[in-house]
Amino acid sequence: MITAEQILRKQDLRGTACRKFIINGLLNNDKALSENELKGESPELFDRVTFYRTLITLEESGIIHKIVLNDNSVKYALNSHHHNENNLHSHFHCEECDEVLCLEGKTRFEAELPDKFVSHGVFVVIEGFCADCASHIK
Amino acid sequence: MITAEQILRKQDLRGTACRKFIINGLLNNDKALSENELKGESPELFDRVTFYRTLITLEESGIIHKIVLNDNSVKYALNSHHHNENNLHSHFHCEECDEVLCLEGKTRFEAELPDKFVSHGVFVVIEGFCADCASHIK
DNA sequence: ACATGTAATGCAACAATGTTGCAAATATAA
DNA sequence: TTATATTTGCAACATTGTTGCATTACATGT
Repeated sequence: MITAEQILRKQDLRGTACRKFIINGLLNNDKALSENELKGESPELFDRVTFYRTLITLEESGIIHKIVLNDNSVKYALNSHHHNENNLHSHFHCEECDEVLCLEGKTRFEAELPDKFVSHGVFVVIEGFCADCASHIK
Repeated sequence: MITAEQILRKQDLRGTACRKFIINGLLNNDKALSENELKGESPELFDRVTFYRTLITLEESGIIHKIVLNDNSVKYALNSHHHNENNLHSHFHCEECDEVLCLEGKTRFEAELPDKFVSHGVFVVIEGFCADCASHIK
């Protein structure tokens, strides 16, 4: 099992408390998490500004990525080592329980862009119900 | 050419000034527009709350749709009458000039969802450069 | 283990965006 | 033209994102 410190080292980042806290939060969870979900029981542990700046640092270094949902809320997840051609980032968002899953490698996308347009990345959010919520709701 | 009033009538909505203003803004423009882009020269014409509430009303009635970009900014566009099977909403966002285009019917998407998951809609944002910006930037 | 320079943090203050309740104004149907 | 339900504007507030700067913590040399 890889540790937060190892992940940070690999990117030449210092192993600070806030960085380790966030990475460990994501390592212990297969879902994407929001700022508040990450903070969990200890919302005062780090200053809000530090938290934001740390998330930005981790995103810029390629350790995590940000998922912006249709309701303007934001979640974060660790990057998989998986790379695909058109830089396709797909996620599922359960409208009922608000859970977000990464759908790495399980999606395909094609687009006919207007002439001379250049794509740098594709961000997909599937909105719907997860298995649990689908069964509860009928 | 269809008018704002006709669009509102069809959805049993009153033809109020703010609604007509927004719909006309979008009718006169093939791009998706942000709140500030819609307000344009007259940002004080309507109260900000009215603007928000009107956008929500228009979205709920199916006249417009909201596009949430990766940088958390939001744009709005008229709904086309076009419907597709998996309820796929695709847009292109130019990272340079910030322009957003609807890519109606020009995209294809497939996903293998986990068992029993239900999809209600798919939202795609392609980030990149539009033709103009791609040529300027080289 | 310790001193050192650099990088990260916390604080204060602020900007932007989104939301609610309520009284006044307005659109439509009679 | 009037009645009535709907929409609007205002005030106040909540949430989220951002900046500058002094303080603190990290990692590297010794």
